[in-house]
Amino acid sequence: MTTLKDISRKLSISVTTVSRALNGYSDVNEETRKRIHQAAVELNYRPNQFARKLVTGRSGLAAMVLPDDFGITTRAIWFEILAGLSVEFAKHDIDFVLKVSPTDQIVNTYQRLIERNAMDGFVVIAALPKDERVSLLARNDVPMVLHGRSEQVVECPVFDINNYELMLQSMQHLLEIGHKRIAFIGGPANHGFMIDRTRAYRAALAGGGLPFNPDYIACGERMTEELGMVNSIRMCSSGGEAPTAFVCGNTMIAKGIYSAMQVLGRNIPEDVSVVAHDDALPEYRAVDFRPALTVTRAPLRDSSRPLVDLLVRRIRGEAVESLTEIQQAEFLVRSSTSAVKSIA
Amino acid sequence: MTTLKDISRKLSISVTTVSRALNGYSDVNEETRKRIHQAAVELNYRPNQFARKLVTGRSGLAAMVLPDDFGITTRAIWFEILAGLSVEFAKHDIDFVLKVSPTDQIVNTYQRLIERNAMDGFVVIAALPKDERVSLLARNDVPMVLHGRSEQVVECPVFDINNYELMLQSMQHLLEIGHKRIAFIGGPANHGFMIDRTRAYRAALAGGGLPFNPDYIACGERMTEELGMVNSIRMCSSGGEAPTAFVCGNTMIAKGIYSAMQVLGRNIPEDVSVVAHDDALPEYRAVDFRPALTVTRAPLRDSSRPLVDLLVRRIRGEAVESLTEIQQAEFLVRSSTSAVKSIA
DNA sequence: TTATTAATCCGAAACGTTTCGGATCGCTTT
DNA sequence: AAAGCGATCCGAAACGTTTCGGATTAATAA
Repeated sequence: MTTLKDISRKLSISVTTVSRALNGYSDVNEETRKRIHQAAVELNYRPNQFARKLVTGRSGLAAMVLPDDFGITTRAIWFEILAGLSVEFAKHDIDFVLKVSPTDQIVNTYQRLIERNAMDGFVVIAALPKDERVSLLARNDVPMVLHGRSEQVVECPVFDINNYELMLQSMQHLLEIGHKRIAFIGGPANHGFMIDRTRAYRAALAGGGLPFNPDYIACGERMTEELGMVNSIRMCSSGGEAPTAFVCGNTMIAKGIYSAMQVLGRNIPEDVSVVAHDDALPEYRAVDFRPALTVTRAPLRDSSRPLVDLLVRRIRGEAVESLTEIQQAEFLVRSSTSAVKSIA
Repeated sequence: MTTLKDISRKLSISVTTVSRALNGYSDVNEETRKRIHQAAVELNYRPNQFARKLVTGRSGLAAMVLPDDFGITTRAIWFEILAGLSVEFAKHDIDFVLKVSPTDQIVNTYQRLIERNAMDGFVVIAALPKDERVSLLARNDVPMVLHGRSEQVVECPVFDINNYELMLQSMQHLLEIGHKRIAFIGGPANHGFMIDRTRAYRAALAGGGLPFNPDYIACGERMTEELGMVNSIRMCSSGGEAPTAFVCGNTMIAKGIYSAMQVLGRNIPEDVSVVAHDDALPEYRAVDFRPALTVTRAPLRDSSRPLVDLLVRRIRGEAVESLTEIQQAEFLVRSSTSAVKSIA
């Protein structure tokens, strides 16, 4: 392995100058800089990360910690996120380390990682309003970026989609085409995005002069097909009036509803309209639904870049105030929604 | 951050002795060792990885490089593997870094990683018989472990399941219950596991005195439901005689065949038997198939431990000869196979 | 002429470990 | 009494960078 000293020796130039040349400092002559660069490529020089890290304190490593039960949703989603993060971090010459930990040990895992002091930063997905991970990291002054807003007064970068707005859009669409009984099947009630969407759901209802019916809202820890299936069937077959439209937390829930409606012999969109939020997972393509699914769309894949950018800027020491990014979802009307036909 | 020097100062003991005490060398008095340990916990000492790595040359990092089109199968599988590796590496105090790279850049990515010299080792999944990654790593003398055998004469640890044997088991089962027209729908033809399974498939046929019919074998880059669906339909509806049994490369292919048979109005197992190899992905549980699927079972999840163990032992310098592990699959007869009813 | 300045360069210390090659001391053998 | 030995300990160098605080030189300003 060739070191600075090798280049230094070969060119009879001090190690200091070689280092400064390679790092682009201004106090080295343009011509010697050229020679040094050339020697560096000739000798195939690669800086020793560990030596560098020892003195700069930066490790060139960023991490994400996942629960081993994979939290709110399916593996496919996590993979989507991981892959995105890995390639984005690579652009900044940061290696992405993945930690999977028993769910009840997550905080310990963070604790150990923090103590070892080997990570430049963390990305925290699905931040809760009150999040132990977040406060732990904040307390230890470790850079992090949040996906999903946390209501803690923690100064840290945040990326999120505008959950309030996207729910409003879905609701307004349904209200405009005449729906009066609109159900919402979402995700875990304690998560920020659910809180926002629920607020928007109620606000839209109120705005449309409609009552809030607690039977029309369903939460669930895991946003799966099963959740959609079970709850839509329940809502349609309990004594009262069935909803004429469903808003779904994601496309998997929508898929569950599609199956349920088939079982119940109701047609989409003639008998019941369905809207979902679409993370644009390749496994669940909303356009491939039959009928094609109306969605608010915000590809999960698109979140990697802002997430990484924000974290890197935080690590570099940028002021946190400037490090918030909220993305608008796209609203795509397809064939799963239509005006109500029959009046109950 | 507290360092060795802090402990040394506090106890008026040399840094050398502190280091040796903490690392369990025998030339330090039991009593001073105790004092040192105590001081270490009091001061919450954590060794600085980078300093340590600088001198030992080990980084405490291991990596895996994935193609961004996710290769032969679905995301869920990769995630399963990643999660397993992460937790197993953690047991050895190794951080697991994930690199996702454009498929045509995989080798470059390895090249860069090797040059930076920051990884202690690599795990290479789905090794090909002739694998550029493997030869690159071998040439640079970087420790690696292979999943799937490579026929290159490369001295490196290998973990694999016994693909030949498991195919033999499936075939023997089908032959014993009287099947004469058995099809095999597998994966990418160039992969080691397919080569082994194909060999076993032909050997079993020959052993049963049956001819090899090239129309009864199908390969495909991606072992998906679609592959199973398309090929089973093709085999059943082309002019000649339809197979009475299918052996599938994985459970997703089997799922595709189930759908296909439903479409064609044939019943499993009355009209056609199905056997598959089962990686035990939580998303595709063979017991939940209707009828429950007969399989050779070798949980992918179980491969993480041997993989990591082998790599760690290689990194520690164990002789490579001892570092091969071949796992037998379990054979589970369920309801998707039965004796042939009708004779064509 | 002398003092200033700008452009280049460099020595040495520092980062926090590990490890080599002794040093010290009290005991046991000769 | 000298030599040898085992049990403990330690100084200093080394790993490969970065960076602080000058040093050197030649050109410019006074």
